[in-house]
Amino acid sequence: MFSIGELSKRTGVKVPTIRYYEQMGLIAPLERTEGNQRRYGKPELEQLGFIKHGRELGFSIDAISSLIALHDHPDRTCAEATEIAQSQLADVRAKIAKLTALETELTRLAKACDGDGIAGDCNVLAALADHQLCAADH
Amino acid sequence: MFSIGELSKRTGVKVPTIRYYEQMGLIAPLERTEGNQRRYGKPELEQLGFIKHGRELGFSIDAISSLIALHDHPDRTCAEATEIAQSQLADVRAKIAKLTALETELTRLAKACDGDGIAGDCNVLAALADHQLCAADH
DNA sequence: TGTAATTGCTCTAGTGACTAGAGGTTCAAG
DNA sequence: CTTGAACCTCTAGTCACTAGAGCAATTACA
Repeated sequence: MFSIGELSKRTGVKVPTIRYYEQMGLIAPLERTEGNQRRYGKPELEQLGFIKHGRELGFSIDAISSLIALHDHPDRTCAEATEIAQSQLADVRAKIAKLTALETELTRLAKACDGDGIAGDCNVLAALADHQLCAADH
Repeated sequence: MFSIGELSKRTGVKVPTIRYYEQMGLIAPLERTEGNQRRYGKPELEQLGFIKHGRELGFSIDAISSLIALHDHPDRTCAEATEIAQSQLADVRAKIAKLTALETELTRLAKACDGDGIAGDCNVLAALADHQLCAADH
């Protein structure tokens, strides 16, 4: 049995974040002390690891909530888990595609100016003012 | 002189978003009618295009604010504009790197399960529960 | 055992970039 | 001159936290 501060140290999740997760229904402490302080055990430590990993992979609190429900009921089919992971993967791929297009554009934008000129001649500003100058669309 | 609805149609920026930008100090209408309705001209149309383009490239409202200030003072050096663009580019590249790592991980995660098994055997859940199974770190 | 420092508690509000809705007013067309 | 669409302001909600106030409990050390 350990405190929220100890749990925070062991998982690398900040104390207020742990309390926020509790509020969202993701982890509840096993017990409280007489003085109302949270006391956690090993299952909570693992659960928070699960949550942290999910967040690092970009899953929403809602998605993690569903995954926890599945995790707690190992007899159900894992179709839902796969669906969540697939949808997250699609999301990530879409973001990568969009960001890659932006990278191209920004590279062109940033390269056009050496920072020495005056703003009136600046290509960064010109490119932003006139969308026609863009190579790719976005 | 045209209304906010007309400005919205011409730029593709939603009406409440235009009002939000005004609140943030990015665009103010030239005048108002006697009945207090906003009336815009060509300069605002261009300014909103500038803002929209900036947002599409991922610049923050703050960054766009600075770029507008430079745009309005063409006699200043464009070092600041270049700096903003460079920093945005670095941001985008960092995000791409992170998302690419996530993509690898998620692909492995999603492929490991065909959705037919029961949750107790599900690799998606196993991988989330045990970080050790991850190939890359994140 | 006393006390001081640290850690904990709850509650509210702020972040960024919007979006949604209430409740009321003005404008343009017929 | 009336109707209906578009406009106005203001407040609150989104997501995943983060910050702070004001107070209580725990722990370390003398």
